[in-house]
Amino acid sequence: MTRTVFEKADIVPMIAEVFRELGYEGATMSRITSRTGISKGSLYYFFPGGKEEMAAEILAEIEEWFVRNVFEPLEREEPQAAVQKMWREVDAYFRSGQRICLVGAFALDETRDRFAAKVAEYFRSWIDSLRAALVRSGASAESAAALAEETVGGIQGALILARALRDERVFARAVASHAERITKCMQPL
Amino acid sequence: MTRTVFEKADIVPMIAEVFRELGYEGATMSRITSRTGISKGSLYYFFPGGKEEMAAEILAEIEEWFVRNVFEPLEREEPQAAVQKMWREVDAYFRSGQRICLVGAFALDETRDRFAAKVAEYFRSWIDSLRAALVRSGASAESAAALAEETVGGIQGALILARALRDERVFARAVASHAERITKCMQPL
DNA sequence: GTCTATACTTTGATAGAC
DNA sequence: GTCTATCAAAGTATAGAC
Repeated sequence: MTRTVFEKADIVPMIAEVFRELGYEGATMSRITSRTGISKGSLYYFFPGGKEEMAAEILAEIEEWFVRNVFEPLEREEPQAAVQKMWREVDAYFRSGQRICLVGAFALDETRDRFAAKVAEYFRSWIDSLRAALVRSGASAESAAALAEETVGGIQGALILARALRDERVFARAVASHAERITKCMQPL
Repeated sequence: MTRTVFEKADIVPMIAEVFRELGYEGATMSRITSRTGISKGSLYYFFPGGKEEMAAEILAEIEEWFVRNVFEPLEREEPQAAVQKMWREVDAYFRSGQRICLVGAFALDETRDRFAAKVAEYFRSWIDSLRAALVRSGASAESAAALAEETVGGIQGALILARALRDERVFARAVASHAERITKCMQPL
């Protein structure tokens, strides 16, 4: 008989994927168990606080990932290169539109209220780091703020559309369009 | 003792609001009862099929509302006026960003699969009727298709951002920005 | 048509064997 | 650390009084 030993670093992403597929309320312990192969006993061993603790840790890990791979590069590295990196990372992270943004999904219903600070922080950080990169590249404060907000919102909307229409090309087109607008903004006449 | 008598035409919007607030999985019969004041007995009297039947009727009513107030005007009326009407109706419908789009929320998790046809139809109709209006106003087929898709996606993304940041001005800015881009597209040089 | 009471299922959470 | 067994609470759905 084989016996799988899990490590928390491995199971957080597995559970995160179930939350993405089913949402916070739809992700019951039974469904998490059946989709990950991790028994209820093990789940409560790692997360004594149950679903709420799981979701909190998932949100923390998502935030960390974006800080390291997107937000900090936008704030510290050369703007053009950092924006290019953002698009690469975003396309990979959201599987070219086949994977949703859990933070955005949480924002839509009252799940938001459970994790209000984390949800707001994620989007605030993304918009602000992108805005800062645009400003450093020479964009005006106003156009940078507007474009950053529209870009982050546009990504979220494209994820909804791509899933609703079952057509990931919608996501690709949105990324291409927003990338072009950013490029133009960074290369003023 | 007062006894409230409900009509289906009245209760569908009430239940729809609970689904918007809590999502499909989060909207349990008990919570629907407590938030609407309609007992479980009455709910099952009107919807023998339970939650699934409720959601199906809600989606049908949403679709009807958008067809009548947004999609058909875009297809039949003078393009500029119809687009202006669309922005008025959208702002009112989504309460200036304080109310989410239930169809978009359903699209994000596996609730989509229960109502796949309705979810896809809603966004396909919106994008296509807006695209048609842009074409009739003189826009090129390519730019009309791209702008229509970006506009509908942008609205969805703005609803997520506005809720996440608890700032409805995000929605107002997105509407203003997309409205301006459409106006420019409809008045080619 | 409304409601309460009830049956049955699923969920969240715990205890204890291994 | 894993798992199964178990329980109280909450879920869906039904029946029947009014």
